[in-house]
Amino acid sequence: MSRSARLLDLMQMLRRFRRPVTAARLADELGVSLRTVYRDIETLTAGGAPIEGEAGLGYVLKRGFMLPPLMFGEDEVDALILGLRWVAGRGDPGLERAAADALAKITAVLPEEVEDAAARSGLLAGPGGSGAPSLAGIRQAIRAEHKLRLRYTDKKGAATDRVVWPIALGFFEAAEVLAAWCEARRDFRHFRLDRIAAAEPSGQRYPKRRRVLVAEWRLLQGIDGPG
Amino acid sequence: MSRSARLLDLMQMLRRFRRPVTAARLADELGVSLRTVYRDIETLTAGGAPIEGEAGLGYVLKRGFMLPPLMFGEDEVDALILGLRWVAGRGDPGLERAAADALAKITAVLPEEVEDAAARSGLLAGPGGSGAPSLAGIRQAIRAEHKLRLRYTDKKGAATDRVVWPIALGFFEAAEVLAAWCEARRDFRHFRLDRIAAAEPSGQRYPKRRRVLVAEWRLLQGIDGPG
DNA sequence: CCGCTGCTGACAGAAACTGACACGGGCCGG
DNA sequence: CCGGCCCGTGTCAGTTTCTGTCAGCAGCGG
Repeated sequence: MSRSARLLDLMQMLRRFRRPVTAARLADELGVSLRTVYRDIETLTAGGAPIEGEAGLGYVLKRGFMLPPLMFGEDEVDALILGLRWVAGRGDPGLERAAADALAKITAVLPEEVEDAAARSGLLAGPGGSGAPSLAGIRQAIRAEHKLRLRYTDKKGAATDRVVWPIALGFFEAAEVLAAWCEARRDFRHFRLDRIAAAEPSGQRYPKRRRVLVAEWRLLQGIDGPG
Repeated sequence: MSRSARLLDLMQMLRRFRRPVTAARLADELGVSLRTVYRDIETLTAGGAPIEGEAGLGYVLKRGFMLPPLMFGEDEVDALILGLRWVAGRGDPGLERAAADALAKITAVLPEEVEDAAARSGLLAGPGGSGAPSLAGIRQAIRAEHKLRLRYTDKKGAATDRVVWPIALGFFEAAEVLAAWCEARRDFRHFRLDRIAAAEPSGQRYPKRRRVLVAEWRLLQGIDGPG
């Protein structure tokens, strides 16, 4: 067994054991000496693996998984990047952060051309994407139950200004959509994110609870029913 | 420079050159002998790298990119898997295929526990997911402009049967939603995918063009406007 | 103190790697 | 036919890396 294969095996074993595992146990399973296990652990930690060792206890992998070298085609890399961008903008906060971190790790090892090709594939606007306003800002307004001032460009190119109460983000037909109560129209409306030229937080709370608005909107959409 | 680092450099160089590059050129840049380059190429191809070499021409990397060993936390792996699942169900056909392929590669090297955790994270129903009906089947019905018979369970658990004309798939508030014209209600309705117990293709075309229905639906939603 | 463990250095021997050299073969042009 | 441009492979002496053994140190708990 080559050393590199053994290092991967070692990682898998650490992953497998939920409790600390002694170097002796690892050495036994790998068929090498204790000294070699210490060296291997040293090599892995030098390469970034989060392994903790305590005398009298053994080794434990803090958490995580080391992906071995994998070959991906260009379109597969595209899919990876796009999927992560999507999660980075929409998961729960922990998952968003994780997606951003994973994306950073992958792009750090990509040549620039590969990353550029992914950026050009137009399926999704990523978080920093296509001139659309900050998704994070919109999500923050939804969370804070704050009004937003939108500068919106409709299908024909005409620009209007709106004050809206944003309640939900969604995605339909390859377009990202903000569901909101529109003060001008006194009704719910949906705004395509790619047509929002600007979204300024007003700092004002909207006068109804978001929860209530969402329930009304759902009733109207027939989402929970559908009635 | 360690050998493993040099192998990665070699991959990057092959990636960089759009045309065939000679072993002599590679040897020069890496500062090793020609013989060593041949050995390195042998090692890489043995490990699955799609490198082609022709006497009189040089080496060319068929396509693709080899990701070096990367360390991901559990949540990062979750984000990877979820993102790929999402793209696998929604991109253009080529990208869907690529996402499925990438997903297969990653899950092939994951211990089962890691994959299971990702499957349980309930943000998205993957293509083969959560007892939800086949997304592909629903998408096919949309493309073919065919009616679907739905068995639907509402919020309270009551089951109803519907014949609908599916027009679009979307995502709101962590729920995947099918937009469709409902024959029973003679109006547009939205059905959460996770509440669709069954979706049988009727084999019948719905009587209006999907394009027209989508335009009406958009008008109602105020998506293209808005109003 | 003892036992259980991680940890590190030193060293002889083993294993892997390297460069130089030689040779084989395909393709192309003079 | 020959030579040049390449990829490709084997051999061997020298170099580098790795391994196991041994010795010693340290933390922790009984």
